[in-house]
Amino acid sequence: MEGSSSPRRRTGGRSARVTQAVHRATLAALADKGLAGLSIEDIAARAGVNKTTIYRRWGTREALMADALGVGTTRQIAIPDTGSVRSDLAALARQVRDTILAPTNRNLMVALATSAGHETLAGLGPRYWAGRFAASRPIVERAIARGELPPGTDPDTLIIQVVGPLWFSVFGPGRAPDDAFVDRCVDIVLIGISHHA
Amino acid sequence: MEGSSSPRRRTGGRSARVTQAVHRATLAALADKGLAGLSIEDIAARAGVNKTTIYRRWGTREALMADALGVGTTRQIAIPDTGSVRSDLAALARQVRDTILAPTNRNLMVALATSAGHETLAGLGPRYWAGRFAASRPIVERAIARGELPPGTDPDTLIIQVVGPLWFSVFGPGRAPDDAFVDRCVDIVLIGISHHA
DNA sequence: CTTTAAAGCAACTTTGCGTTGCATGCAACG
DNA sequence: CGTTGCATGCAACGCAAAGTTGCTTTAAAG
Repeated sequence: MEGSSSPRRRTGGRSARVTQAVHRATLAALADKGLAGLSIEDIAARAGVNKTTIYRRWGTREALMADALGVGTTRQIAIPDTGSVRSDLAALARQVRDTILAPTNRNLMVALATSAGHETLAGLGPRYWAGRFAASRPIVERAIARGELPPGTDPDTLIIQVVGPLWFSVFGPGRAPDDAFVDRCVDIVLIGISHHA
Repeated sequence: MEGSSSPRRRTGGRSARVTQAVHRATLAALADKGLAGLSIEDIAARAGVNKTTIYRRWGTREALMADALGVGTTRQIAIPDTGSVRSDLAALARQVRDTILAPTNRNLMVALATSAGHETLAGLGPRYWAGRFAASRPIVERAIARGELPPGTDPDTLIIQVVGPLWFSVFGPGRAPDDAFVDRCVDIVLIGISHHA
C-alpha cells in the first residue's frame, strides 16, 4: 500500500510543520472554548495556516478533532514505582490531580467525555482510558506480588476508587483537592480493601 | 422595586406558559445536542414559540442557558433515611448512578462542568452542588448521631469518596457501574473510615 | 369593554461556514 | 542544479443560519 509506484509524496518539512501546528492549535482552541463552538477558522488563525489547508487535509471538523485528540491523549505518563502501594498510589493520585486541575487538560477531559456520543469520536475515550489503566495496572500487580493486597484484587476497580473522588471533586463541585485529601483517598481505599470480606 | 406604581405587569397565563415551554425545550435541546450547537431557532421550534420571543425575553443564548439550567438543576431529590448509613448511602449511590447514566442528565452534567469557564454561567455549578451536598449531609449527620461514624467525620468528604468512583467510571471510561460495584464503593469507604486513625 | 404588555409574523441584514479557481512555494526526483 | 507536481496560500463566492426590526395580533389586567 505504501511502497508501490508512488507518485511523489510530500511528506517533508512544511507539511509536517503544518500538521503539528494545526494539532497544537486544535488542542489549544479545544482547551479555550471546549468542544463546542470551536471553528475551523479560529484554529487556522491560531496555527498561522490558511483555512483551506485544514478543509482540504481533514475535511470535516470531526475528523480533525479525532486526529488532534488522538495525538493529544497519547502522551504516556511515568508510573511511579516506589516500593509500596501506598506511596505508589499517592504519587499517581497527585499526578492525576495535577493533570486534571490544569485548565487545558480539564477541557480535554470534558471533550473526551462529550465525545462518547459522537459517531466519529466515540472510540477515542475508550482507547485513551484503556491505555491509562493498562499503564497504571502494574502498581496493583506489584502490590499483590508483594503481598500488600489480596490476590484477587481487581486493578481497575482499585484505581477507579482511588482516582474517582479526585475527578469528581474537580469536575463536579469544582474544588481543588489538596494533598491531605489526595492521601486520604488512597488510605481509605487501601484500609477498606484490606478489611473487606 | 417591585411594588411601585407598576405599569400593568403581564405575569399571567400565556407568559408563564411560554417561559416554561422554553425552559423545557432548552433542556431538551441541551440533552440532545449538548451545550454545543444548540440554536435559538431549534429551541423555539421545540417550544412551539416564535424565535423573536426568545430573543426579546432572554437576549443572549447564555442568559437563556443560565436561566434554564438554573431551573433544571433545582429539582430536589429524595434523600433516603433507612436507619443505617450503609443502606442510606447505598440507596443514594444508586440514585446518583441512575441519574448520571440517563443521557439527558449526563449531558446536563457535562454542561454544568463546562459552564465553570463561562462568565455568565460560572455560578451555576457551585450553586447546584451546594444544594446537593446540603441535601445529602443529613445522612452522615444521622449516622454520627447514631454512633455509626466517628464524630469528626466530614459529610462532604465522605460523600465525595462514595460518589466519586461512580462519576468517574461513567464520565471517564464510560462504564456503567453495576449494583455490586456501587455497593462496594459504599462498603470500602465505610470500612476504611471506621479503621482510619 | 378598554388598555397595553407580550407573543406572533414576515422580511431584512449580518455573520460565518464551507467551497472553488487560481497563483505561489517547496519537497522530491533526475 | 533544474524540473516536476503536490501542498499551501489567497481571494472571492454561495449559502444557511443567526440575529434584528416594524408591524400585527392575542390575551392578561383593570
